[in-house]
Formats: sequence, structure tokens, C-alpha cells
Amino acid sequence: MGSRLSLLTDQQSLQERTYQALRGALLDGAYLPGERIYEGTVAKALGVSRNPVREAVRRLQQDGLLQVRPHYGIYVTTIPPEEVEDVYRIRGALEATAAALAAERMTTEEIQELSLILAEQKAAAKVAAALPREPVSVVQADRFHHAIHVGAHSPRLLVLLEQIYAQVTHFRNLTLRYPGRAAVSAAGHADIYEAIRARNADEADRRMRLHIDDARQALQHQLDDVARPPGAASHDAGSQTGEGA
Amino acid sequence: MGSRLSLLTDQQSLQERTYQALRGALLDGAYLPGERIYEGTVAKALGVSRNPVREAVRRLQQDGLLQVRPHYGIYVTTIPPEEVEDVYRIRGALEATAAALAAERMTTEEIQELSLILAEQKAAAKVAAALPREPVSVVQADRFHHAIHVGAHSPRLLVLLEQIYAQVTHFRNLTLRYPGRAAVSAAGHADIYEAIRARNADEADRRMRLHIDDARQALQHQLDDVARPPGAASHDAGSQTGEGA
DNA sequence: ATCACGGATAGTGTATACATCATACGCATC
DNA sequence: GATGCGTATGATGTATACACTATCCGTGAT
Repeated sequence: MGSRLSLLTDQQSLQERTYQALRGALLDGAYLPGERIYEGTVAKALGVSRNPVREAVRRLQQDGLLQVRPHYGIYVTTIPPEEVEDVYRIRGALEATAAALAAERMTTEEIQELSLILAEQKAAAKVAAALPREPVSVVQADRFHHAIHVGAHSPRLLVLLEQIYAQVTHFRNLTLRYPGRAAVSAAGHADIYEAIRARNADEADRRMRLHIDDARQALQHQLDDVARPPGAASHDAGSQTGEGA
Repeated sequence: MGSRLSLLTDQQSLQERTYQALRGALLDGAYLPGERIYEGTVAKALGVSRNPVREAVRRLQQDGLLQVRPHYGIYVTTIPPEEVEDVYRIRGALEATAAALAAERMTTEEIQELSLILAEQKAAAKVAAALPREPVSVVQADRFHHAIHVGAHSPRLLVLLEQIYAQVTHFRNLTLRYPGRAAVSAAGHADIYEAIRARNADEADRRMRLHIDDARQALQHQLDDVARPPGAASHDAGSQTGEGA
């Protein structure tokens, strides 16, 4: 069976490459949440000893992507549905901070670049809306957000944002498949862009916060739909009559 | 030279204990920012092999407390003054989120406990103000904040807050030595407490944000003073011009 | 004197071997 | 048949040994 792992580049320490490989695999969803990972298996798949693997695992443990039970095993972190809200509250706070800093610090060139990304996304959303299945690329949304993250000019904040993103990647792939989501997302981005362009940090903060909260709600609806598909009743929660918030 | 390190409890993996020992030493300021750390030295001081040390270091690297230059060495992270603002913006965002969640989720018992902590701090601040040197304990302020962090009932947020706290510990020890700071801090806490008690999440968020921003300003003034002392003083906090913030 | 170059050194990077521990299974017992 | 205990198993935890590489420093040429 083709291993889910592979060492990408050469010219780095095995530990670093192992870290990247494992992290990439986790972000790609190659490992399922809750799945157990064996040091030896990973080591063999990558053709290295267990030592670099262990060090990489410790880093991923600290990233919150893996959970380690001493003397027993390593497990892929799962985010229970009731913690989704928490994660998005955190994400909202960090992204809002990034937006505020971006409004203060982005260069005119960066703002220019941001407007281009926004324009592309708008065009893409328009096309997507016409299609039956909305094959929306998370990539478009990502580019916009990432441009803001970088525009904040804060290495520390960037690191934290990458960590949070790593934790929610799995969910974000769902979110943007919500019908009509692409247009809503693009509209939110336009608002944020305007605030940044106007160098209005407080407003950028506020709008980003709303934008993320919006995404959170879309996601939670999505999760509800998955948990209780149209027909079968799931285990918990006395049936709530479908009312759209 | 009595080693700056010691393995605390038994009954855990050496890696875990090494992590705790190193982290504790870093938080206590036993290692100076920018100082180099040698795996072998740490291992010898703790009486373990280099392997657990390396794994602990990888975790601390991911925590942002250590920086690793491949094939060369490990260094204690330094926070350049110009990044202090960024760190406090991040801290403010996270703490505000914690306060908002606390307002929503704290039990009545936890709120009761919070009011006790606040009362103690007020009393302590009053005493401190009367003393010539204000030996203010960061501990008092910490208890209040920590109670809110726990009251947010979000394990994930708690972890992030601990990480941020670890990064700013060194600075926070300075901040609260600022003259008249204890009283200001206590007043801010009282405001926050009221918002939480009233279950007003938005207000708790706002007030916490202001509170942290306040601390940031105090710290930056403090740093300015240190950088450019009135009459060329020594390294540690000697002369303090008594002016209330 | 300054700069370029190459070996010496010390510390990090990796592999291997062994120790330790949590779990699971089988057996005896109630 | 259900329950509790002891051993077997396999993975993790740790130590040791060796390989590699970035830096430092002495040497020589310009």
C-alpha cells in the first residue's frame, strides 16, 4: 500500500522533514481523527530511525495536532463538535487582531495585492454560483486571509494563526461547500478590504470578527446536517424542528 | 555552580520531567534571553541521556521558548522591544475571548470565588500603596486572570493562554513594579468582574481588552525608562520616581 | 596587515540496542 | 457464566555509540 507519507525535499534534517511530512499528511486528512499512529510504522515508511520521528511527534503534540498517551500511544487529535465554537472564537480573535494590525501596517503594495485577490475571488464566486455543485476552492478564501496575516507584519501572530488553521483545516474544507457560501464569503471580504484600505483598524477588527463568526455558524449548520441527514434521526438531541437562524 | 535545573517529581517520563524542568527554569528567568543551551549540559545536569532532552527541547521550540539553529545550537528566545506590542495585542485578544466565555459559562461558585480573589487583591493593593517599595505580587493579579481562564471552560484556549503567558512572564514581572500599578490593576479587575457577574460577555471582552492594553502601556513606559535611565542607574530596579500612572 | 583557506574541535543529528510499561489474553477461581 | 489475576506481547521510553557539520582558529599568500 502506498504510504501516506513521503519526505519531500532533501537538504534538511530528517527530523524536520519528518515533521513536515507528518504535518502535511495530517492537514491533508490522510490520517483520520482519533486514529492511532505508531512510531515504528512511520519510521519504516520514511526510511528513518524512530528518533527523528519521536522528535517530530513531540512538536506536533505541542501544535495540538497529536495527542500522546505516555507508554501507550499516539493519536490524531479530534475536535469534538462542542469545541468547534471555542476554536472559532479563538480563530476570530486572532484573525481580527491580524486585520487590525494589517490596517495599520500593510504597505500600499500589499493593499494593492489584496484588492487583486479580492477581485479574483469575486469572479470565481460568480462562476461558482452558476454551477450546479459550487466546486468552491478554499484556496481563494485562503489567499485573502493569508495576505492579511502576512500584512499584519507580526511573525508571532503568523505562527499562532498557522497553528489554529492547522487545527481547523478539516472543518474548513466542509464550510465552503455550504450552498451560496462563496458569495457570502466574498462579500465579507470586500467589507474587510474596505476597512483596511481606509486604515480603519477598529473597523477591520470588527468586520473580521463578524466574518469568522459567520463562517462558524455556517460550519455548525453543516455539522448538524451531517449528524442528522434528511431521513434518519441520530442519537442525541430531541428532534429540533428545522428553523433557520 | 548549583545547577539551574532539577527534576521535580518522580513517576513520570524523563522527557516530561525534563520539559517541565526546563520550562520552569526559563519562566523563572534562570536562563537569560539569547543565552545558548547545550543538550549535553542539560542532560548531565539532570542525570539523563540526551534523548529526553532533545524531545523536551523540540516541545519548547514549538512553544516559542527556545529557538533551534540546525546543526548549531539552541538559544533562549528573546522578544525584541518592537515586538512587545504585538505580543500584548495577541494576549489582549485571547484574554478578552476568555473573559467573554467566562461571562457566559462560569458557574455561580466560580464567580463567587472570583469575587473573593478580587477582594484579596484590593486589600493587598491598599497595603502595598502604603509601603515605600510596593512589593506587589504578580501572584495576586495572576490568580484573578487564571480564574477567568479556567472559567472560560475551554481547554484549547487555556493552552494558548499558558503559551502566551510563558512568553511574557519575563516582562510581566517588570510591569507590576510600576508605581501605583497595583491599584490601577485592581480597579480594572473590578470592572471586569462586574461585567462577568452581570453575564455581559461583550462588556467583559471590551474591558479585558482595555485592561491588557493598559498593562501594555505601563510596560512600554517601563521599558523606556530602563532603556534610558534618568541618571544612568544599574541594571536592576533602583530608583523609582514616584509618579502614579 | 588583511584575507582566504583548510584542518581541528565540539556539539548536534541519527541509528541501534536494551529497558520499561500498558494492555490483552488465558487460566483458575468463585 | 462472570470475575480477578498472572503472564505474554508489543509498543513506547531511554541509553549508548557513531556520523556529520558548522564554527573556530592557525597558517599561508597577497
